Amino acid sequence: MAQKITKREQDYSQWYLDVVKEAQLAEHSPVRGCMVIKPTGMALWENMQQGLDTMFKETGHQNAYFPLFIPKSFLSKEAQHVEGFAKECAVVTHSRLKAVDGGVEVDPDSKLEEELIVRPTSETIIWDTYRNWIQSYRDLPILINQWANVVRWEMRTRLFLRTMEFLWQEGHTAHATKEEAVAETEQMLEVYRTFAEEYMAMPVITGAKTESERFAGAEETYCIEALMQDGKALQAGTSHFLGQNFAKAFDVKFQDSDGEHKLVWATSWGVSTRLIGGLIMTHSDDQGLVIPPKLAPVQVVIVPIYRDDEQRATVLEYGQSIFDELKEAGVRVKLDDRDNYKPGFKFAEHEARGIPLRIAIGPRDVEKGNVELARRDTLNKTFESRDGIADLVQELLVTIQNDLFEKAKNLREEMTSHVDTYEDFKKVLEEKGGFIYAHWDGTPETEELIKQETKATIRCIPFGDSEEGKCMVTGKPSKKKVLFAKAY
RNA sequence: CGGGGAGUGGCGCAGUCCGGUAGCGCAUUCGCUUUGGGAGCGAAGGGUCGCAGGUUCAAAUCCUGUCUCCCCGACCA
Repeated sequence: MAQKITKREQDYSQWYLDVVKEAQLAEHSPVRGCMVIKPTGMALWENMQQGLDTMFKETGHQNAYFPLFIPKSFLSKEAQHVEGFAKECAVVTHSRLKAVDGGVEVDPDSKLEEELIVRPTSETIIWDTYRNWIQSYRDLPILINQWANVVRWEMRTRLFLRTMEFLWQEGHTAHATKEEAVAETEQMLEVYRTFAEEYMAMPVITGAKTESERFAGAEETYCIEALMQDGKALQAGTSHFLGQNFAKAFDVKFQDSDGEHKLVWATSWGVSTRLIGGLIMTHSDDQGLVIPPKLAPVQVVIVPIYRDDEQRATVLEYGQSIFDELKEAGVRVKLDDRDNYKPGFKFAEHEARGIPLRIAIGPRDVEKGNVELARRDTLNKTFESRDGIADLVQELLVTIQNDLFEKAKNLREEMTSHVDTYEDFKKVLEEKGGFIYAHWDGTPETEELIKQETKATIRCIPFGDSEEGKCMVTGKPSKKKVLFAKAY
């Protein structure tokens, strides 16, 4: 069998690129660092959007849309924010081209009075807008989400994991009190955790970022961190408590019920198409993509097998009846009746594309009233009765969803270590990788030192249990272990 | 920005050292045979060799310049 996908142990990066390609999720575009998301990849993203959007709405948020362009001056209003994003902004300086012997060039006469920045994130334009929307405590809270594209001029890119333009959602909320804003930040992190675990079947650790890893302009950044199969961590989503920084920068105040004028409290939170990269690296194998049923654009594919036109007609009729029954049951099902590919080719193709369940039917099955059922996650094949197939499929889809989560969780546990000394830390990092819990003295200096020497970063200060100890590097007191890993 | 690699039919590549009719595999189209794990045979279509100059009777090939992409590092969701 021709193997089109590089084995993971041979070259993990190449494996990742091969999976993306063979699953037909995306491809490189003519534009450096930008990708073309193909229909299959977009369908996957749309399912993710739908899941998240529903959860946003259930927690009281509404969608809105703000401009792609941000006046340059807006970026200068929040000092830390500028510092964080200034080095990676696309800038629009002119408004037109002119034809010059066969080609075009930028028309120097069209230079803009004020340059426009292509949004790297929308806090500035949104807070500039909120100033006009907020006068009274009765105008609060504002709970808005935006689905958009943003641009960050990255040095190096990888499909889905880091592209110059990417799709995401960004929530931007405004609150009257600090407590309410903090609660919102926590709530949205929990939404992300739930989505990652229940939809993507991707277990995550929740926690707070250290000061140096914090979002530019945030008082506190919470995150979900996932562990990929190669032992590297992926920051999968962030929720920021922005304090009153943006309210100050954009002069957003409200008159409270006590008559006082006060600054508004803010949060922002986002996840991006990077989640697709995380999904791929959490579940997929050497045969290609594996997608959890809840997010799979196609959950079941029916592959008919036949020798001649007569058999084809019989088998297709049988397949169509199964298709109808599954569709009726609400399963996303596809009947692959293409006549120009052999079954073996189709099997391999559907596996590469990660379709959770495959039903193969041939003349023998029609005769016996059977189907051959193959699970993508385990690659196990069984023969089942055609009767009651819809119930069985629905049960199996749930089972697969759960099994994928358990499998990913077990792998993460295996790849998670606790160390007490810096020597052990380096050793584990070298030999095993993965998540490493260790004590840290809480200083940026020590964090930086560890990063320089080992390339591992503090992924987060996990929520939950605390266990006092001593910093593995300096021996100074530490309140709890923090989570280290090499990251994407 | 440092290091490495590559630009030749839609995709993957050979040809370049040593200049002489642009080739192979996959894909595509048509026909026949096939179809329970990536089918076989036959035929056909498709390329100003990244771009711009130069050398030459003759350039994918030699020279000069230039652009782009990919991979590895520093930076980042």
